[in-house]
Amino acid sequence: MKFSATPQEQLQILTTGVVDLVTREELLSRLEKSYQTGKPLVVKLGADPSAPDIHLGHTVVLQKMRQFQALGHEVVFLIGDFTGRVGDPTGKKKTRPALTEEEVMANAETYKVQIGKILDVGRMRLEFNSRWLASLNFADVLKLTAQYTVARMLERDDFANRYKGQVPISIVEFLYPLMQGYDSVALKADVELGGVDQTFNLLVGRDLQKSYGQAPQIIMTMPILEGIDGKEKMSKSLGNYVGINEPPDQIYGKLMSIPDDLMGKYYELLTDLSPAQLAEVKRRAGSEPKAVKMQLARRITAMYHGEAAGALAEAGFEKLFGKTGDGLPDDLEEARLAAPPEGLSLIRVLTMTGLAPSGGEAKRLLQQGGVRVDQAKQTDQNRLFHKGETFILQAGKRGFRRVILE
RNA sequence: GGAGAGAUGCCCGAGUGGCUAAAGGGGGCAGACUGUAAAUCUGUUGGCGCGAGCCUACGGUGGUUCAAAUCCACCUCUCUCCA
Repeated sequence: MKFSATPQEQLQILTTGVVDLVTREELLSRLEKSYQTGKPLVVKLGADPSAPDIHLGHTVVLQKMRQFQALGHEVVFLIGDFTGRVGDPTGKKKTRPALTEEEVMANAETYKVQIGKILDVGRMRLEFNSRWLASLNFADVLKLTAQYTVARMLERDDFANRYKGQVPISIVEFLYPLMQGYDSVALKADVELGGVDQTFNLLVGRDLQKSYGQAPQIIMTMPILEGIDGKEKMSKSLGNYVGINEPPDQIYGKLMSIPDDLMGKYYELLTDLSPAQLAEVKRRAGSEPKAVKMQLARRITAMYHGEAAGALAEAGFEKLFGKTGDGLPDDLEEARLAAPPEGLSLIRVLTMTGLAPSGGEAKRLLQQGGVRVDQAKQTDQNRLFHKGETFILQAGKRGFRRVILE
């Protein structure tokens, strides 16, 4: 393998946007060695087997992987099927049901498809940690656990806080970092990437590699992306995420709803703007925030759906929310409902179309003036609709259906 | 193993026999104002029912009582201190 970029050049590209790098010197010397020998670095990225919906938060670190790959290094995408099989006991989250092998494989497939939008899947190595973890016996586990102390485990913020806050920590949770670290040993990873929240686990990998007589991996952590609410980390369970598989309109719309202060960060972490362009964008954000945000939304939409889709999404957005538009989306989801002879009440229609999860919720929406039929605000919850009627139903700002009664 | 504290709605948390679908806060949702931004204000926030009302709910099971989140018994889980 020949590298087109010199170690110095590579270092510069690879370290931009990185929060923590342990250590810079080690990375450089390894890049040099790899440059001389023509042997690519093994770059590890771990993933959870149960969440195959990749969102923009994941892409931050995936973009970094892409850089490694583009520079000619070997990218290993590790699916933690074994760790997932144990079930995550963390904090308040319900213990996940263990996944079956079929589910794991199916999830891996969907991962591949999605990652393909960012990485060259053909040149990527896909691994599952059950390959080595499943065959460890108790003696092996003892050896592993002997490498770490409770005090050191408690250094991890998450553990420290919970311990202080008297929130339970199970022993399995102590095993997690060890398992993850052992993955690095098994893979002989040169570099491991992760979000800053992974710092502790990545460092454990370093320690374990030393214990097992390997050169410790270099760790690089990327910033955590806040979700579109601007408060918490982007995650599916908090519902503040933008999935890269979502339709263009959705991606565009969700991005338009982020708080203004977040625009800069999104530009920085989610697009490939040059430092100069970034500075320009940040300068303009103060005076013309809306235009800058639209550009962001369009750009990211285009990254995952193409330029044309980005432009379309923008046009659709203008039509829906702009001053000149009619306030309706282009492609309304259709709902065909069977109407009984006596007709369907507005409440029923709302629940049947899925615009309201329950009758009570539908009633509330109605009472608060959040329901429109063909653009007209509705107040009569008992209004009846009959077979043959067709209308556009709106609930709240974002819920639309073209309702056809049959 | 011993002693003590605790488990309440999406989250935190008040509530020690009826007035409790359960205070307050957070979060969510909706409305006004906007740029599907922020800030602010207002409303709302278990399910079913047009409604009277019915059902489900305070860790679990059983009991006392006309009546239980509240009292009793047992169980499960968590935390603290001691060993």
